[in-house]
Amino acid sequence: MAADSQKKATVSSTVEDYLKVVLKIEDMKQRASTSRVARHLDVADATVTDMLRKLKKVGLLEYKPYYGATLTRKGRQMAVRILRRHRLLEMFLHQVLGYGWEQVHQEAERLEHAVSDLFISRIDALLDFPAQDPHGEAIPDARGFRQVEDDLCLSEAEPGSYSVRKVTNSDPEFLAYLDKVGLRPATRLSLQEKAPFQGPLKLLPESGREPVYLGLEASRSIFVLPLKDRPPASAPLPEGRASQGSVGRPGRGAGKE
Amino acid sequence: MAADSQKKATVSSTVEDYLKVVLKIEDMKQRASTSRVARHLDVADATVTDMLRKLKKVGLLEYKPYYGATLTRKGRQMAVRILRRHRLLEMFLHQVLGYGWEQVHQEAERLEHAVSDLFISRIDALLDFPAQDPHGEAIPDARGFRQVEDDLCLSEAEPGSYSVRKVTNSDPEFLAYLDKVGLRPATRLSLQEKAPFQGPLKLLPESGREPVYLGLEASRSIFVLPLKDRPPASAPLPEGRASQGSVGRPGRGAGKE
DNA sequence: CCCTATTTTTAGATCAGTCTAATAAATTTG
DNA sequence: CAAATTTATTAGACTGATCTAAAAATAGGG
Repeated sequence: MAADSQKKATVSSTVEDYLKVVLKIEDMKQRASTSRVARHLDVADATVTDMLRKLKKVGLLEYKPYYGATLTRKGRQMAVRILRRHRLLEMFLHQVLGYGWEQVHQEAERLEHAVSDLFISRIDALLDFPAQDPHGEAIPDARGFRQVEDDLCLSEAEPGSYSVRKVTNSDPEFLAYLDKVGLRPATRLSLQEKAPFQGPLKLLPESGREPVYLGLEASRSIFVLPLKDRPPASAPLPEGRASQGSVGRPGRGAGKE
Repeated sequence: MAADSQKKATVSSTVEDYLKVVLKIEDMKQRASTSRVARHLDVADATVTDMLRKLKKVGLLEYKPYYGATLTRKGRQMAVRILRRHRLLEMFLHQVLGYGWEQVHQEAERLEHAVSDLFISRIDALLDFPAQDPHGEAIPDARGFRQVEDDLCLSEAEPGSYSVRKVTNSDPEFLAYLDKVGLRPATRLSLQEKAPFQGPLKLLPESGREPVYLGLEASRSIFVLPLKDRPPASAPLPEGRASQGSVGRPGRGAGKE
């Protein structure tokens, strides 16, 4: 309760976008280099150099020439705030306005810069303080705390039974496809073999559908939780990490209505 | 159904703001002069001169130097579209997110430029196609048709009984005050005397409250409908224009929840 | 350790939207 | 009707975000 001695320091939506991207890159344990940031934002490298320098000047990140950027506490705080807005908005669009999970990202991308804190707190309450967005990604809470995920990437998973935890790719085509073949957060599936170096990965979604084949790119954007019960035909489960689903609160999941 | 041969011609939110203001001024039967537009937008006159010229060039309005601007069909269409978005958003904020009527304007002002058509059509349906916003202003329909209002301004009204139709002033302080004294759309009130040239206008809101005194400015932003039943103590009703309330569909009115 | 390839930064420009100060047109008034 | 006042336009400049092209730094491979 130590008062808000933090100056409000409003930033442009462009700045918000830069911070978001740096956070995303850092979360992927990569170096936020000029070119990487540029690729994510689809701007020229030179533009990023300028902007990173500017953001360093206002104390939102550290910037070492020829190296890249690192968020400061203040910068990270802002970035997480945007992330929260983005994901809450996605959930709102999905749950209240009936958007498909492939439609929410684009709209949230614009709204996250336009809505007020009041708006955010109202939809948060309306949705009963959801812990995940429609893609299964964790929604940071109002204080900026983020759930630690202990899911694993499908491209790394050993054969076994899993439950889809999140999909970290917002391409509408791809998401529409996953939806069509019945792959969504909470979908159970089993994996007969580890992802090959080349070629598609074969999955069997529960609910007796056709097997699904995914490219490497695709399998890298799907994260799963191992299911401990009902071990698969042949291979034994990995071991310890049976974190068993309840990473968040029960909530309403990500069902379509 | 003659196809959309209209190019989508996306405009900046700045342009949207200019169009909106010109529409508003035209609706008030005034000339959209440089300085008037500048006052509404709180920018320098010189800025408006430039912008009006630019908007003329892209065919959104006519512009005569030293005279002012007039919307073209295309410009008016765009302006009405924004107006619709604005008012629908206000209604949404009020009805769904529980905003007070003094809070909705500012938020809608930002959102109107950020939301997609899908968003608008979804909230329209969710609200059951409302005909008025929380201030009682008509919401243009999806085709851009606008209800003709046959209300009259309190500053012009003869003594008699009336029902508040709309309040055309978005100042939060003022609206909070009206709310406090119980003046909202649909509130009935009676007027003992015509608004004086100088000094406050005295109103008696029904529901046995204290009389309310309004300045000229204030009384000019409140529009009412004459009530034909229960004529007031002394003066007879104006005459013909008893349009009797049902200007829109019944809807949910503008109640707070 | 030098040369090439890649990545990054610098330099210089552009565009939209804005400003102030100065000038010019229109309007009001003595 | 001409002077005074108001309103509008021009001129010149700035800011934030972007670009392209050229120069510089870093990183690898012989």
